[in-house]
Amino acid sequence: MKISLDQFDKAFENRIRLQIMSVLVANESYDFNSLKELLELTDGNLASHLKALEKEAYMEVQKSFIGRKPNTRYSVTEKGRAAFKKHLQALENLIKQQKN
Amino acid sequence: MKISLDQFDKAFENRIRLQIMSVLVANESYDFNSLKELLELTDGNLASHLKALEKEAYMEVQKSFIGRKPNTRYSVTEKGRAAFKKHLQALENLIKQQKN
DNA sequence: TGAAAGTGCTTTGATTTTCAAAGTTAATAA
DNA sequence: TTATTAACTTTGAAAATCAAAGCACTTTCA
Repeated sequence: MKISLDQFDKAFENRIRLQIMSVLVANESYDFNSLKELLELTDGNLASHLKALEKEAYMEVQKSFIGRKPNTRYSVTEKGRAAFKKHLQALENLIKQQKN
Repeated sequence: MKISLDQFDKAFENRIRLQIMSVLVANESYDFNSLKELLELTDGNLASHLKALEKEAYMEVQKSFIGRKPNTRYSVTEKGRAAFKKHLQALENLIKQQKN
């Protein structure tokens, strides 16, 4: 019995990136500060994980102003959604593994 | 909406340890060389991940001989089984997350 | 006008994790 | 006795993670 892990995505191995993605697939978009509070991260740390996901083109950024305040929102791309789904499928397969 | 991650287990964040655990919960026991082949790892790498799980008392080792050959088998402990279950539950919660 | 505070970063540096490769021990086989 | 197999341990390098500090820009407050 062979475990297929070609579906497993290194970008989602990290707990924080997994959380970010799960927030983003469940919400149209999410802004920097809300994510920061939700995940209880320093902004540097959050920014670097966001950057990692952006580098894979799994999410994209929209910058705007709310009133006079800058507001950066993140949303998952189609590519990200597909990759995440695939990853979850890989986890599921792993778990539902049969006896050898 | 708060994401509870107190259930999330750092020992299972790594892909390889996740694989090992899923093999061990699905099988009574599994031996070193079979695991090595299954997961396509160097023996040093496998041994170190096994050690990490053993350190948490998530699995235990039985050494014996098959014919004249030494054979090391690993099996999940009750603690390990419970921890793994809890971890999978955490993943599930994360994924089934509702909109904020 | 000047100081403080907020937003969203980037940079830095330290710690931790991961991994392959090489070395090790102990047994058996040829 | 030399080789081989099993199962590690050690070593060292690379990658990942993270907090803290620094930064650019803007707004708000005194």
